[in-house]
Amino acid sequence: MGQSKNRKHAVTQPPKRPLTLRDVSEASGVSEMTVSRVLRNRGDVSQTTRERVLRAAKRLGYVPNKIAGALASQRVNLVGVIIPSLSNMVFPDVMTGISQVLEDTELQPVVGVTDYIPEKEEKVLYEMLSWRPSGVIIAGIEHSDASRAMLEASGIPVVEIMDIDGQPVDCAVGISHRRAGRMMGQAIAEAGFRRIGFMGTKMPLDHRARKRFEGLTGALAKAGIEVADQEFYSGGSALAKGREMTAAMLDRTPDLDFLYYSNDMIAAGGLLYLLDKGIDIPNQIGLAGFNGVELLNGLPRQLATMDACRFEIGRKAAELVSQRLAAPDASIDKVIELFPTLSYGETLRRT
Amino acid sequence: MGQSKNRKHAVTQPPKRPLTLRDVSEASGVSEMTVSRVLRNRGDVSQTTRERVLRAAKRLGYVPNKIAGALASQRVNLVGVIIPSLSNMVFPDVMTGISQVLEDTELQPVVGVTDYIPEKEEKVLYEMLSWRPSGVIIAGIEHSDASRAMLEASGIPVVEIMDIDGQPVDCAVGISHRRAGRMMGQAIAEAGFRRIGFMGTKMPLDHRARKRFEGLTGALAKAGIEVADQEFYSGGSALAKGREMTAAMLDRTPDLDFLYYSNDMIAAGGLLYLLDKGIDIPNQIGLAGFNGVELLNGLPRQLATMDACRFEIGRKAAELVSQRLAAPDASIDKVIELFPTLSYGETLRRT
DNA sequence: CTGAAAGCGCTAACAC
DNA sequence: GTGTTAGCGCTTTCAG
Repeated sequence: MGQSKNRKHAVTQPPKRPLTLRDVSEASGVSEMTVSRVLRNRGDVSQTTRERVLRAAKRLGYVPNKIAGALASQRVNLVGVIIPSLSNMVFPDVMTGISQVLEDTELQPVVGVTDYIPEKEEKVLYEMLSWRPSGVIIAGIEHSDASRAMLEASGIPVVEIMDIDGQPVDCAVGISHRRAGRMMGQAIAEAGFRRIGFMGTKMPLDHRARKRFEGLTGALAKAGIEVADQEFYSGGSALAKGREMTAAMLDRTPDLDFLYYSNDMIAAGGLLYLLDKGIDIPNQIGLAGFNGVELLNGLPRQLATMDACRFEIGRKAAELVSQRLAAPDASIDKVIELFPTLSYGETLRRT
Repeated sequence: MGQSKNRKHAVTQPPKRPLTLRDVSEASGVSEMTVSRVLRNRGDVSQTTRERVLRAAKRLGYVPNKIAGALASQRVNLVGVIIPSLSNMVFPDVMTGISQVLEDTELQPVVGVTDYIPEKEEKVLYEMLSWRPSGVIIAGIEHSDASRAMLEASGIPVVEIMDIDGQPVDCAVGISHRRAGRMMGQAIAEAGFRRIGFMGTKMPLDHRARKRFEGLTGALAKAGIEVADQEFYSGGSALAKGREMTAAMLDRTPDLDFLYYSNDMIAAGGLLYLLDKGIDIPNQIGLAGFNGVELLNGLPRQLATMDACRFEIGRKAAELVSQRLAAPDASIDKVIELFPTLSYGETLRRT
């Protein structure tokens, strides 16, 4: 950690009053109302006055006050986006999808982060709603009663994203994580693996990882296979955790022939570890992760994974909000299920 | 990409009018003003009425309207945070630092993303300032004239972060990327490397990477060394890019004995590539990256890197904003320089 | 095409 | 302790 070296200087703020419409009005000799019209490109204003106003506004450096505007117009062009984490590799993609769509509209995303903590979700949601956004996009389909109540009472479009295994407050876009787990389980069984180990995040925090695990065990059970060993982690560098957990698990249960990880990052750690050990992948041990993160493209072996449609989920969610705002009474799809694709890569099919 | 299966349902919104203070006032039989006081924990209110109000508010599900509150009180407890990217591995850390500090205050961070595009920075800044935030934290120390003008005119605390090689609008917290590059150059020269290759992002977009490069070449020049080859990329999976660029560069300039990468992710790609090729690291080729990302802990070799003090920068920036808000006239440090530490890892010192 | 009046929902400042 | 009055800076609405 760096220490700090300081250069002392007195810094005093010029006690400037922020400019108002009135200032522009006076500077341009045009009524406030007309100035407002020019600045919003609304109604008909003669070319002459328009230019006069624009020039005055620019010269003064006027920046409109959205607080006042929003209060007067009863419209706030913000969409609250509530997600568990930013350092996740998955939500930046969702955000990109959302931003891309909203860029063509008046709407702007504002993000809140919950760290997977329900209490924090409640708080963030409350703060968000108190700004009276036009819509909310929120990750996950399980929320506290209080959160659901707030969302319902808000009277604005609410899109729950990522997961569709449950009952949405309003509407939902995502994949079925249960189904995703099942697909992976089937693929593993079909490939002939029999001794499966599972590694993932501590479940209570992450409903989607839990559902994938449930889907996996269900599908394996049908093939007469039980998960032979499992381990959960929280916090820390995922890549390093993947290594550690893999080492520990193989130490404990040496006869495993397949390892399923709840995310690609720990899977990558596991892969690197096994490669170091000189293990033959996938003939000796097969591997799979989840998410389809771009990172994987640079790994020594193409890792089996499943794309979570993150980007598409972001786009669709933003489209939904924007559509519902444009046509509040239109009939829409309450639940939009996206279907992830399974990439076998080089670690799931024996050669 | 998943296609979508849809369940049609008519979803109509109950045409609810959002609740106001007046509703709570009527429901509790207490004046609006007193309700307001209770909800903000301000002034003296008797225990009896306080409870009555709270009960009514909770029963109705009242969520205060911050738009109106902000307009009336002329205070907006938001701090605008403007950064180039979220998918970067570096800014989430900065955000964490900021959030941690702001959590103990009334202030809340609101982020805007510029994608390293000056025009977008201007737009984001304009939008941000139109909400009249209490302060701004903005990445980088180079901004367009228009952006600087807006920041100066805003009359609020502005903290420029990450980089201190330049003249801040108001104050700055960061490291000297020039110095960081220089340190790395010295270390490389001292370790006895002589044929240096550089790989990084396209410079015009990333001032900090450019400054590190300048520092590097300067230090190497003093040791009589020139950068023997260099290559720049933009976009794509950084890990894969690191592989590709490394392959291409060694193909072109096979006698390189050291590779310096402008970020850890491409460095990691290069490392994996070289290891695949069976190259002896660091005796045949040495390596270094930049950032000190956690990811590195799981790599097969501990990569040489330099910590950019991201977390600490976030903390300090938030503290600065919060302090200046508390004591606007206090004399403060205009520039706070943090000092990155160089980790030699296992790729920079020959054995 | 332009302007005047009336609030949006809340809080500061002052009475009681 | 509690209530009253007047705005915050803008937009809506309606008149010219």
